[in-house]
Amino acid sequence: MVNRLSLYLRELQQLTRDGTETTSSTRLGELLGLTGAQIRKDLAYFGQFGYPGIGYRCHELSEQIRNILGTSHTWPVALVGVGNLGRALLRYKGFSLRGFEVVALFDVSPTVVDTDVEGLPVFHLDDLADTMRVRQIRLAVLSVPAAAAQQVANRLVVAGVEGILNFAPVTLSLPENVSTVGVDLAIELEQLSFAVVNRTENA
Amino acid sequence: MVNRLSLYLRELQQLTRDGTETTSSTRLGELLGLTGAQIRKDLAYFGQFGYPGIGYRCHELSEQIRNILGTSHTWPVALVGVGNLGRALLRYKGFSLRGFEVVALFDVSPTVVDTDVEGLPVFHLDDLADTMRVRQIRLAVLSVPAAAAQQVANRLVVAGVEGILNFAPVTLSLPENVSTVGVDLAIELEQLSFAVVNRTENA
DNA sequence: TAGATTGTTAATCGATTAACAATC
DNA sequence: TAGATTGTTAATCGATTAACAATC
Repeated sequence: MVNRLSLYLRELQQLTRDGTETTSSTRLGELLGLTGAQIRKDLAYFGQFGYPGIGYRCHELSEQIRNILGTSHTWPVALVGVGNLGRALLRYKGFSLRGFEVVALFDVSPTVVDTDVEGLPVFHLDDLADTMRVRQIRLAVLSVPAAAAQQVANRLVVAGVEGILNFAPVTLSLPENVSTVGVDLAIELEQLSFAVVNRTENA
Repeated sequence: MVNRLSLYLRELQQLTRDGTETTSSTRLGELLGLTGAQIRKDLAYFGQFGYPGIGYRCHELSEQIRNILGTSHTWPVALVGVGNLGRALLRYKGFSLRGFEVVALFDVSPTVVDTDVEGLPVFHLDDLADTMRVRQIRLAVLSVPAAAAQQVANRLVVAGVEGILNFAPVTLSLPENVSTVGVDLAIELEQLSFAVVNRTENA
């Protein structure tokens, strides 16, 4: 359900950029392929943000959703694993607009440790705990090979990480006080394959 | 629900690589943080794949799930947008193991069109329809800037695409006979942020 | 006032869990 | 036979939808 909140935020920010002052749950639903009732219900869970007869003020609701998601202030993020995917994520500047900034890079390969990538120094994984403390980092992006993911995750946990965005195609085993979100690109393609193969039955 | 099928497949393939012949719904549930009942129910929707008293044969069930997902045969995939993210996706060789192979690249920038990237030629977007027909491409990965995503998606639709894996942070408006799966990295981080901020309430 | 739209309640729908007979 | 585990049914739980009084 919270993932829909992110969709609302994305759309509301787009509307704000387009100069739209207010919108309604029905209109937002059309843009996202959802019913207005569902959007109102989702928002109602967290409070009252709309104006009967008017709708929602786009910018105002954006700010409210950012409060709910915890992205009102920018999170400093560590990126662990400066390979191809790591570098691509780093170059992707869309994060900063949404409240996240990669501030430290980590790897173990001697070919990248102590070099600069995209203007940021690459530290050895051994410096994890120190750097995370100094830079007040609580979230990490994990873009290391699948075989190393669990081990590196363990080190992140020891260093005090609170959330891991995991790009390795493995299920991480973590203490319950550490949150994790996994992104597996092959899985997304599989979902697409299923949808295409079973399309006739849906439509 | 189908996304769990992908998780089962990933875990079963891992078990097979580790030399495990059979497993049970309970064991699989432990590995994935789910109940055995749920796994049995999910699978039961598609058929009977287990052996009472024994459990499931890992390799056999993998094949069955691949049948369900439609990945028994490798899908040729087009990758549109050969920027940083596109190149990273291309270098990520995990797709082929799971039934997908990028066979054609497309872009509009004169600096990349007609060059080779990772051993594949980059075609101009104008060649989309022809190439898709010749190479029998039905799925596309869309890794173009947000501002161009809808337009390029429209061209993919005209060229006959049946499914789009969209990495641009926008909701695509597509005909209902075209499937789409969206991956927005900022949204994933927002989910992580929410989980971390609301952690105490969960635990 | 008339029209639009919210927040909320009640009704519906679907998904998850628990339990167990059937099977190996 | 005793132990393990499936597939399935019934019970529980949660999420979505529809409807509408309250509000601007």
